[in-house]
Amino acid sequence: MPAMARKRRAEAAHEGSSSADAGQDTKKRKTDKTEEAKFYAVRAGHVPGVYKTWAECTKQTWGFKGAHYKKFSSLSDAKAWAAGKHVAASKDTPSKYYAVAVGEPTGIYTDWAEASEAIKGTKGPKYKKFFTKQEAVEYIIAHGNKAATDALGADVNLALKSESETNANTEEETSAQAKRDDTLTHNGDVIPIYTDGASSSNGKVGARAGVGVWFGNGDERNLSERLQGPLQTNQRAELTAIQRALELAPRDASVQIFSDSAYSIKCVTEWSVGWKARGWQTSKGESVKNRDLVEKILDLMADKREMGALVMFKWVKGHASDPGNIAADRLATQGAKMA
Amino acid sequence: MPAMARKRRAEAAHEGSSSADAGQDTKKRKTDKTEEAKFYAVRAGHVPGVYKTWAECTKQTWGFKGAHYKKFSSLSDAKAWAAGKHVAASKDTPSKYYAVAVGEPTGIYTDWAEASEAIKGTKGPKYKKFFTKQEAVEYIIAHGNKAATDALGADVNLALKSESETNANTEEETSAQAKRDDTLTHNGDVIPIYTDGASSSNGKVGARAGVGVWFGNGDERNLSERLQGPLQTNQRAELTAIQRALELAPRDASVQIFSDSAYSIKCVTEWSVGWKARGWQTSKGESVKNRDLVEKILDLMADKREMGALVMFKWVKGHASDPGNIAADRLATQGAKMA
RNA sequence: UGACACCCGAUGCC
DNA sequence: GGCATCGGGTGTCA
Repeated sequence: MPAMARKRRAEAAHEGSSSADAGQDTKKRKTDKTEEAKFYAVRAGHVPGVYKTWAECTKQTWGFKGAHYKKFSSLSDAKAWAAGKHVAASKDTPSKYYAVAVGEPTGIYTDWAEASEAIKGTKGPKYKKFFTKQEAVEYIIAHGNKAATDALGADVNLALKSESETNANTEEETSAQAKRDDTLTHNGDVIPIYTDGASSSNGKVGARAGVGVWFGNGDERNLSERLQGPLQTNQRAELTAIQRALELAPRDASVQIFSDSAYSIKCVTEWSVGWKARGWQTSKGESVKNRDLVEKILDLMADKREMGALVMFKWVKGHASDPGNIAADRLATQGAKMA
Repeated sequence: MPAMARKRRAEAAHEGSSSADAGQDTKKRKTDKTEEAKFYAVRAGHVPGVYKTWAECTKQTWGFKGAHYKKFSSLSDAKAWAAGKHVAASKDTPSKYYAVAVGEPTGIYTDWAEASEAIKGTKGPKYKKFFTKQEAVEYIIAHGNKAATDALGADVNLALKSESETNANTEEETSAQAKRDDTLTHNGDVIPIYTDGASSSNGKVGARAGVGVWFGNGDERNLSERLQGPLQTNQRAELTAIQRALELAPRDASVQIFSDSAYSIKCVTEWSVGWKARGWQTSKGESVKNRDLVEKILDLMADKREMGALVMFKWVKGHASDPGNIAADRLATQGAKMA
């Protein structure tokens, strides 16, 4: 998740500056080893607590909406932070949210001291206090740039989720909704579907891939599932998402599938013709990967064609501020953490 | 990891010699994903456990005094062994060795099914069963041609050793021997050297080629240089790397050169005999390219032979998880960037 | 026809 | 930095 990574980096930079010197000094004095001690305090995650490795911390925070964690060089500090915030975060909802849409770093703060730190030195900062996190998120989406939106990570969920149940009467909300509708509006009866795949630790041993299909807000066909099978790769996840999209839509309905995977789209729209001609050999003579999924999709496309329905693909840039892509991404990410 | 190396060599020989089979093999691997599973159990190392790649295994055992590790094709076996249990080593420590000195491909097999496959269709095959690998090696050296001996790769070391240290049949010793064979912690007789060539924009106008030679970590003879001359091609870079390796090693030392360039190895081990006979004409009557480099290498090899030293070549798959190949690759890439 | 390299490019997933 | 994947291409030989 680039967005998460960005946010993580921002937090680390932000919080790391305050007490780094003192901590290092202390540690250097008492320890002979040169390596810096690390403690990852997870205050909001699957299992809040203190972890010693980044891997464990990641496991506790990956895909967790609103995950909150921080690195310390002192165990006691980490414990205190995790414990202290834990109480506040888990039961008491903060009463104030400071949205910093333009600043360094952008994000949502619950403490004015931190928020003011983030806008200090920024020319033309944009920030505002809200009483709900959702409003703060929406403010950042409306007034911040793409990076600021991306930095929200899973929090964008709040804005998407509430779309249907919110009376969008402010200017910002209205225009945002209009933009979304514009993106999704299509000539007549073509169903727009967003697909995405995710694969944590892609290419490594414990990779877990997830599939996301998004038809629209609150649509019952929206899908979030774990990729089946032993090959947990990003490509298989992306292809499978497209497969599911075709399966979920009515057989006789034309669809337009939005995917950020150029690989997947080209597999089923251009490359497959050459592959068939060469007996599923790649241009370099190697056997085509993920042939099973490609063939399934081709079958589904042929079926639709017979029904008189069209299947269109549109590539969308990943991690742009495309709401549909973000929604599908979120579904895929959540699917990856399923059993 | 003796089994791994042996297996890889067998596959390489297989693919290199019989094109039809090689293609099928590839296809099969691709389709039903029956590729041999590998698990590296580390019983004594920095972090004991089971690892999936040789690179990870190396990381856990490198520099660890008394490191103890072993390769398995079954995860459960690997886990059991890592946990200290004695695993019935059926396929990991073979009790029989089938030497195929004349066949297609030649080599040492531990399974009669494979061995019989290698001699099927070959007129006048030469093969024999042994109870030690060393005997099998000696048989091939005695009854096979040069190519067959070369195909033995590092296993020729077994024959170079004195008869006294035979029967290295326990798991521990097999492991240790594997390390000697494959990670080139040589037994003093043969210096293992990795070579590689790089050529950015190969075949285009502004191509820049580099040469890499790797003797070992921190070895002062490691070389990274820009390819000299106006012809900046990958092939010249690969050949030059071999040339440099021979120049850098002591004149009277036997060496084993690991290269991923089948072209280079065949140039100096098989094709050159025909070229000499035809007056350096290719089989199609064209003049042989890179003759200057090939002749230089042949001269260096002849010189070593006169000194009583052996020069052996072993092909290694490029971009695989071979640490030596990766190291040489980096040196070559670096060299290509030089002035 | 085959084989092994050496690249150039593209999009994701980390 | 790496993997997942594909498309173009040259360097060279049998």
